[in-house]
Amino acid sequence: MPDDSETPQKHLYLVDGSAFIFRAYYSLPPLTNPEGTPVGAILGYSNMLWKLADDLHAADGPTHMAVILDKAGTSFRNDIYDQYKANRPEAPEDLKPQFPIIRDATRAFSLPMVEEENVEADDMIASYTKEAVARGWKVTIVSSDKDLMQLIEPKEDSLVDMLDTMKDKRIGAAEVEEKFGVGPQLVGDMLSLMGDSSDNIPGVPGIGPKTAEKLLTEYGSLEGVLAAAPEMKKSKMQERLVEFADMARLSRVLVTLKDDCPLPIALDDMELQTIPEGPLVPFLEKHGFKALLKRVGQVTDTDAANKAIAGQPRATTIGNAAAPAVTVSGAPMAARPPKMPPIDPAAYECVTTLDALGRWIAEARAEGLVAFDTETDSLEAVTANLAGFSLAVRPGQACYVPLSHGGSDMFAEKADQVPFDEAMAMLKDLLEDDSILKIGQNLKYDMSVLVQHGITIAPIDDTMVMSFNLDAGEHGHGMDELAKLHLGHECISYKSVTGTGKSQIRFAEVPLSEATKYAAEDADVTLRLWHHLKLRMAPERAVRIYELTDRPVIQVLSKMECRGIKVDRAVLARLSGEFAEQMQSLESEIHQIAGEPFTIGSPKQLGEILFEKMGYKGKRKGKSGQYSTDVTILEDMAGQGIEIARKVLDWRQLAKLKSTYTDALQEQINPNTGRVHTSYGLVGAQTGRLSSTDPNLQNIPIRTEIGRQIRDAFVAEPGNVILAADYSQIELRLAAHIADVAQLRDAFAAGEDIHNRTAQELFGEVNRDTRGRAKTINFAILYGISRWGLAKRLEVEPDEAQAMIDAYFKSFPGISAYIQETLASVREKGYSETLFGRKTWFPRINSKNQAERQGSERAAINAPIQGTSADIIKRAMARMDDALAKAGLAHVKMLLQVHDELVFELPESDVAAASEVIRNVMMGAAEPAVTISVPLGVDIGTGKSWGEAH
DNA sequence: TCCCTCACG
DNA sequence: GACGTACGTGAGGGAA
Repeated sequence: MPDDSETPQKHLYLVDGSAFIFRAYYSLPPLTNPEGTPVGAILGYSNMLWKLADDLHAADGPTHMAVILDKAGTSFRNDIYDQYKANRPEAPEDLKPQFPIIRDATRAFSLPMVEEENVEADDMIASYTKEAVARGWKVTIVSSDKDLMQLIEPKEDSLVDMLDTMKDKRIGAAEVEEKFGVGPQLVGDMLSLMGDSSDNIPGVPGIGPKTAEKLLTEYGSLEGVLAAAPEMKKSKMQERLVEFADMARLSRVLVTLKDDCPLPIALDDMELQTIPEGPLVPFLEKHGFKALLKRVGQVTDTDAANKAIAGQPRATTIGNAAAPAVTVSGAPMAARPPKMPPIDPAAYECVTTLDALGRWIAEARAEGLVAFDTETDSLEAVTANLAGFSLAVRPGQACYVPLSHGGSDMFAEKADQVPFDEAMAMLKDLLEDDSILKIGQNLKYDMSVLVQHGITIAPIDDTMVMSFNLDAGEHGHGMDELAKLHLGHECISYKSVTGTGKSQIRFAEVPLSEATKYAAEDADVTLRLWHHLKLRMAPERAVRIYELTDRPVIQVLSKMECRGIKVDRAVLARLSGEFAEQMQSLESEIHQIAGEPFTIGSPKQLGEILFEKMGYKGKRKGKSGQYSTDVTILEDMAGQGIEIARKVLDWRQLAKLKSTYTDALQEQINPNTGRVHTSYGLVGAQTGRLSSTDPNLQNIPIRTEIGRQIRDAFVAEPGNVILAADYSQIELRLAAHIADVAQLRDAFAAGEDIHNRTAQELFGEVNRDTRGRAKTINFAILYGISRWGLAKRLEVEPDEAQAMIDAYFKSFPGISAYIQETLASVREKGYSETLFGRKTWFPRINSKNQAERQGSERAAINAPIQGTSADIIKRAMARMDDALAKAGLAHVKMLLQVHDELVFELPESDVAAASEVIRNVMMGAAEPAVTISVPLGVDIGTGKSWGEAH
């Protein structure tokens, strides 16, 4: 054991976080944050952490501190005694949502957090206490739990004491003696005799504190008491001691703290530093803790002054310089990021020689990692021109390497740049070195830019995707937002260096000094964010979804974007012409019926024409007070034979198709490739789905015949075909599996039509009408049902809709149970999970605003199903290229993903072989992580165009 | 920039 | 007692 006795006395504070929250909840008034989530107990907790940490410089104050939390679920004690803590009442409804916020609060205070499976917080406290005492440290346990009193040494100068912050009372051996009448070393024996109702420790019936005290004083220990029991004077108590001796021994085992747990964070890594404002301020702001916010400014100012005098590091630094603590035998850990100097853009280097670039690359090799970012003149990776790139090797140490800077009046600067080709060759060596981790924010973009220069990037970590895997639903994942949130830093904005609007300049025209500040800061911030986020991945169980699903898909998506899909401009142009003609004639007809010309595309003007001038009955809606003129209203009118309504609908359809598709898509054809290159968003959809932008290729028409023609413009190169493979009913299949609905599972297994089966179960007969209703209800279930919503869709009374919902739940009780369990879990934990462990957070699930709350509830019901489906197709995509290559089909190219569909381009002769590989990969995508109890179905079609392939 | 509308799964 | 009602997206056009 290291001996620290020579150094100043170290003092470890161990905060029993979970226990504190309970007490704070009951002793503080209810309070909600601006989102409507109750946070009274969290405020109490935050105040306590502040107060404790503020004692850093006080005599005998903490030098080291950590928060110990109870992990949800059972502990090893339940294996010994299944009734352990069985009588605990459930936490109050407005306390549950506060549990997950404890972690946010602890992180906001930059305190290390320990939270272990299968043991309780008390055991971790005991283990850390033992280790610290062995080193001669003092330990203060911030708790008032009587179980923990065992840890106080039974002597006057005990190294261990307890602190009850709510009563502001120190508890030492004397206080324990006062409370129990015995010393701390006998507290365990005491509890074993008298039992403990709060933990459901049985003890010996009829023996309370007074009797236990008397017995222990007389016989010295529990074993002494039990050994002497048979010989004691006959009495009710004596009989019970004999009869329940085993119970007492079992109790003794239960109350004994396990003090040899592996320590996931080293004691030295718990060193307490001044609390950095960075992560703290956004947390306090989010929850509206104004009083604390005020104090933050004051205290850190004074502290900074004190430290400056002492010549110490600035107050904004935290943690210790050592690399983050490592995990012990797979145990979860949560430590703090390494010490980081303040962000200072003036300190960044502008690299203008190959020698200097070589030094930076050598630094990266020495670290084994580098944060990397490219600067270009466009958000569209495929057409973007490279202006330069930046590297960061350690927090605060970053550079910018301009490659093609220089505008009309800046020729002088061109001489100050590294030669392009040599620099790119050096960069290629670095980025393709598989012993160096490349860290980036949205690396898919950089990959797509650099692939034009023959560079691939691997291996990688992407801070944007890591943030998404940790915090989907909580906030956005853009770098500026993350920097503000985690680092408390306001990034230099792109606009401030390039300007906006007419006066905007290309990045390559930005003067080097400004460009360096902006670009190197991006790399520096990315590296700092990575340190924050990486630490959270394992303890927050984000590793599986990140490593096995989302990260592998980054590279795949980059390839798909670069490939693009061929679009036949002639087809689109022809359609545009046809649509324009039809719109023209509809427009004059509409104007004639209306009796005056007006802008049909203006909902405001259309509403006035229909519902004021022409006198049809309409509904005003919303705060804008406008008449609603959407499809449902117009369809309704058309059904009543109102001619103008039908014509407006037809006009609208054409206008939509023309402007959004046939016109806009032509503009998106890349002149060099003749193809359209969409951009996929990995963090756009909260559920884990991808999104597609510029252009969106996930909403190309298919539902109407007229719109469908647009798909004929998406074609294969000569000699090739388009192959479309889609999962059949994947969300319903997943619902059947997740909610464990036997009838639906059987129906899928037997290849039955699922809506027919539902109709049979619900209505007792299958016909067009009942099948249609069943289909609507099936989807309603996936989306979180409400009687009102269903009533509207089915055009029945809410009562009738409710009857159908009741019938559905009665037929498929698993569904109802799934909904209840999912909601209970989300309300308590704050997030939902897919089968693969992808989390989606719902910060408004406990909102006081009913509409907001119910909206969150519906989304929460849907997220595990939609999200699991997204996970499965992503896993298929991650494996697809390898599987095809193994089958000698490397020239089969995956082009598009549309949620449950993958689109490929391949030589006609390979269709049969490729179909088999694609089907196998897609059907087996959940394995081996998860086995779905329903077979997944994949339908495949091929043709010269996407339209034909369906 | 917001709102409305509508294309997709 | 009123609210506003199916989940997840992105894009274009009009109005302010």
